[in-house]
Amino acid sequence: MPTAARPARVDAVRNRALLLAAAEAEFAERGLDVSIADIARRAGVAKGTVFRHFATKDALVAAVAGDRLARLVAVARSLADAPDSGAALREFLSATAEILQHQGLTFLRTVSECDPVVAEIHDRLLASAGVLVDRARRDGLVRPDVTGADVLLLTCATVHTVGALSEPGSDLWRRYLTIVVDGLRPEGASPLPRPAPERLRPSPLPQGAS
Amino acid sequence: MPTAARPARVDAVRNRALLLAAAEAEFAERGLDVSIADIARRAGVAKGTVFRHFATKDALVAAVAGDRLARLVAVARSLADAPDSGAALREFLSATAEILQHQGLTFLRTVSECDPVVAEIHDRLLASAGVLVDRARRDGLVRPDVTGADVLLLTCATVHTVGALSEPGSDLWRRYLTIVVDGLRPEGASPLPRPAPERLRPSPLPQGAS
DNA sequence: GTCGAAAATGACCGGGCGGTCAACTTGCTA
DNA sequence: TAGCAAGTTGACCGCCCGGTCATTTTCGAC
Repeated sequence: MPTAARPARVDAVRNRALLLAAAEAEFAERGLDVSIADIARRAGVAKGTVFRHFATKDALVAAVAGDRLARLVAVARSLADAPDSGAALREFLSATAEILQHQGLTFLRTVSECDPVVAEIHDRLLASAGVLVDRARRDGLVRPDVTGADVLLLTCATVHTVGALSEPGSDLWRRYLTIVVDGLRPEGASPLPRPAPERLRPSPLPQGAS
Repeated sequence: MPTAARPARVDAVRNRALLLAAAEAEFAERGLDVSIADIARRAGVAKGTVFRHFATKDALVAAVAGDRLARLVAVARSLADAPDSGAALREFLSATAEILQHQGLTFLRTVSECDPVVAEIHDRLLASAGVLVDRARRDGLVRPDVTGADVLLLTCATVHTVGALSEPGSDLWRRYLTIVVDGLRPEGASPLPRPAPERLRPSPLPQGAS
């Protein structure tokens, strides 16, 4: 949103897109510890160009994470009035698993607290997930004591860990997501020992992302 | 197990124990990325002493992880013939969550593949968990299609992610472990889409631990 | 084609890391 | 108590990382 500024050069736009794609791929394949130099090489630009577009490495991570979260919000909203509320919730969780891949909450953890834009998308995602869970609960398909934050956290936990332990292309996470979803059903549910968290962000913000 | 070697000096034994304790605490509080210098400072020794006891940082991580896994194996074995097989399984999973804290599989991931000793303890843990799961399944308390590796993986995933997102002392993981355990019950279980993995170790070994 | 500004470049910097080693200290044995 | 091997120390090394900046290249308006 430039305030009536110059229209931005085409090579700059192209390089920014290349960088985002390269960073997303590198983060997904090798984790957040990949060096800026590797990302630049993959994008076919020099290292300095990275810092022209993203002031710091954290900002780059935030941009990638924001992209993914925004995609997830779009999925959740498109499912908000699907006929079968249970199928809608399952589909949303599958999309969460696929989009976040095995990075999952590592992204959010290192990012959401610092970057207000990402934090806001994050809040929108929580709200949208809450809508899906509320509908499924009203239809008696989900136990009364779980929230949108709960299902997001469980999904991220599962896909993140499984992804770290299996081959990149594997969909082993589907196995565990099935078990988790079975645990969300209301029939014979055990009482939950602790209240649900109201957000997924960490409180103490542990360290920088580098 | 020294082959009739000298009995080892007392200060060396003491420092080794101090180092293991310091490393365990640092890893638990700040993750595997803590520097060797920080661990040495916490243990009250010089950096060089660390490398006298552990040839490399990975070896130190392996030693700590091996300790924890061995503790877990002991718990599993002590529960192997408890009267209530369902309670035994739940107790084992709680112990897993508590002992691995929020490090969980990050440990195993960076270690088991490389270090044969840890890998062997790891296999023993899988076997012991399998015994507990088999008993609970025979008693009709667990769905027929889950294995010891499954429940370990789900538990580690949950406790790892939750631990990363809540205060250190929190036991919010109990909430999610309850949901997961509910998903393990046989009543109305959905068919699982993928076969269980036979081990928890990653296949491609992604990177060193540093 | 000209030209100025925006963008790209890559050599460079400071710092922190894992790991090494020669010099020094300490616990054990005789 | 003498002596020596085992253990400890901390300065040091090379490496790689995130980030900077003077220089060069490229875009696009006229």
